[in-house]
Order: sequence, then C-alpha cells, then structure tokens
Amino acid sequence: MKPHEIMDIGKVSKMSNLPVSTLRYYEEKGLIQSVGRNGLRRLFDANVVERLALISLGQIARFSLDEIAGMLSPSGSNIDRKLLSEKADELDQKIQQLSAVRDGLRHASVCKARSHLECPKFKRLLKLGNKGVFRKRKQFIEKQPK
Amino acid sequence: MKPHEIMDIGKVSKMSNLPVSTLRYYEEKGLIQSVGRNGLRRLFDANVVERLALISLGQIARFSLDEIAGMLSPSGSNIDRKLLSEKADELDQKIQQLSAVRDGLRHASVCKARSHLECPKFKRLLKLGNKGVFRKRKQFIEKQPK
DNA sequence: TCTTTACCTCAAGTTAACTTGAACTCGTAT
DNA sequence: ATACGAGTTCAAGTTAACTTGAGGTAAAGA
Repeated sequence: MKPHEIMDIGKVSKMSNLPVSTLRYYEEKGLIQSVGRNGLRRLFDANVVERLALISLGQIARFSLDEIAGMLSPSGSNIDRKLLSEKADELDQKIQQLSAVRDGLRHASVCKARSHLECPKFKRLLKLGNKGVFRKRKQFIEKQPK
Repeated sequence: MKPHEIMDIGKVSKMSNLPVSTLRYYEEKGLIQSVGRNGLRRLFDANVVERLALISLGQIARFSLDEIAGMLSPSGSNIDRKLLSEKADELDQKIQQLSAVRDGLRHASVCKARSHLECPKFKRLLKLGNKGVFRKRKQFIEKQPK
C-alpha cells in the first residue's frame, strides 16, 4: 500500500466531476471523509474518488444516499452482507421491470395501434411488468394513532 | 368497445393503490383525466387504471412525471415514436449499469476482502459500470452569462 | 506586498412529487 | 332530519439532494 496521493477538494471535484458543494455535502452526510485539513482546506486521499464512483453507482441504482451510506459503512465495522444481498434482489426485480418498460417503449415506437392502451401487445407487457408496480409507494412520517 | 365502467376517485384509488391526493395531483398535472363530474365529484373511466399502471411503470424506470406525460400524450396528437425509441435506448443503458451494480452487490455480499474497495473483482465491476457514472448530473436553472 | 483564486461556513433557497390541513359540499344510510 | 362518509378546493408543508449567496480566510503567483 503506497501512501496515496493527497488532494484538495478542487481536484477531487475535477476527477469525479462532482461539484465541490456536493462533495462538502457528502462529507457532512458522512458518505466520504477528508483525511485532514491544511488550514481551512479539506484534504482528501485519492481513494475517495473510487468511493465516489461507488456512490454514483448506487445512485444510478436509485438507492438513497442514506441506503448507500448504510451499505458503505454500516453500523459496526464491516459491511452488512445480508443487506447487500437483499439490495441485490431488489435490484434484480427492478431490472426485470425496467426491461419490461424498455420492451414496451421499443414496441410502442413502432406499433401502429391508435392508442397504445388499445394495443394487445402493449397490454401484455403492462401485465408483465405489473407485478409490484402498484406497490410500496414512499410514505412520509406516519401518524401515530394516539 | 363496450362503454367502460365509470368510477369515483375512491375506487380508482383502491384499484391502483394510489392515494386520492396523488390522483388529484396527477389530474392537475394532466397525466390522467376524469370524464366528468357528478356534482363536485370526479368521475373516471375504468381505463384510467391502465394508464396509471403505465405511469407507475414509467416511474419505476425513473422517468420524471413530465417525461411520462410527454410520452403518453405528446404535443400533437399521436405519440412521438422517435422520443420513445430514444427513451428505450436510455433505459437499456441504465439496465446495463444496474446489472453491474447488482452483480457488484451480489459479489460484495460474499466477498472476503476487508474493504470492498480493495477487492479486485469489485474494482473491475466498478470500472465496468463506470462509463457514464460520473456524467450528466441534474442541473438547476443555469445562470446566463450577462 | 498585493491580489487573485481557491477554499471556508452557515443559512436559506430550489425542485419534484407528493401530503396534510382547514373549511366546505354532497349523497346516502339511520 | 341529520349525521356520516366520501368528495371537493386551495394553500402550505414535507423530503431528499443539492445549490446559491453572503461574507470571510488563506496559499500561491506576479
């Protein structure tokens, strides 16, 4: 393990293509850490760039920053393998559905039916992706029944 | 085409499992339409449920409501096939990346390496999904250079 | 030395997609 | 007749994930 390069926030920003404001925000949220300061200025180890790539991947997968934080540095010391496995399963579901949507779009782009809602092929796709479509919408704070 | 059943908002809510507030919101945004009123009460044709399923699919695919609106009822009369095809391509890209993430998670859930950032397999996956990871973040209103 | 330039903090604003609350109107069951 | 449940409007609040702005500091180059 060679001592990694140390960079200031501007360089990290350039390498990751993330605005500095985002990097500060991520640090505040605990997603990344700076290794120290030079005066006021944050100093980052180069490996933060990799971590940021991971974070971005997580975001593509549409995990929230909190979920990502949970996966990267869980409560204890090491990663929660069970959680990861569950997330992978969730993702797999999502991929199935996305594939259905993609096929639906693909088809709709060439289909002659007036309305896609009238097209039997499209309807079939709808059913296909339909499992779980109308489920678990995000909730706000739940009321406690007094 | 038999005359479809006509329902009030509560029934639509039950069938789609969407809160009535969401249905009103969608109507306001032009994503769905009521076929009329009975006094104050909105009346919906049963086919709205199918449309809502489409909308939910679109959301799973992480299109914004505006994009979905664009795909369902575009500017003119009929659907913009080119747009759909483009969206399908975008989706396909996203599916690739999600698959990479899923594999990454799957692997991480069994990998022995101390830190996943140190695991070569994981790093490889990172690179794989990496194309486009650090790209096109959402922007707010852009400043005009005066 | 001076000035640019990059950095800092902290509070407040932004956006999408909804939800919540208050105050009101109906149709229907009792 | 009346009370209840389900609907309505409209304004304001919520959440995540950032961004923007004001006002200040400090390292590096001319």
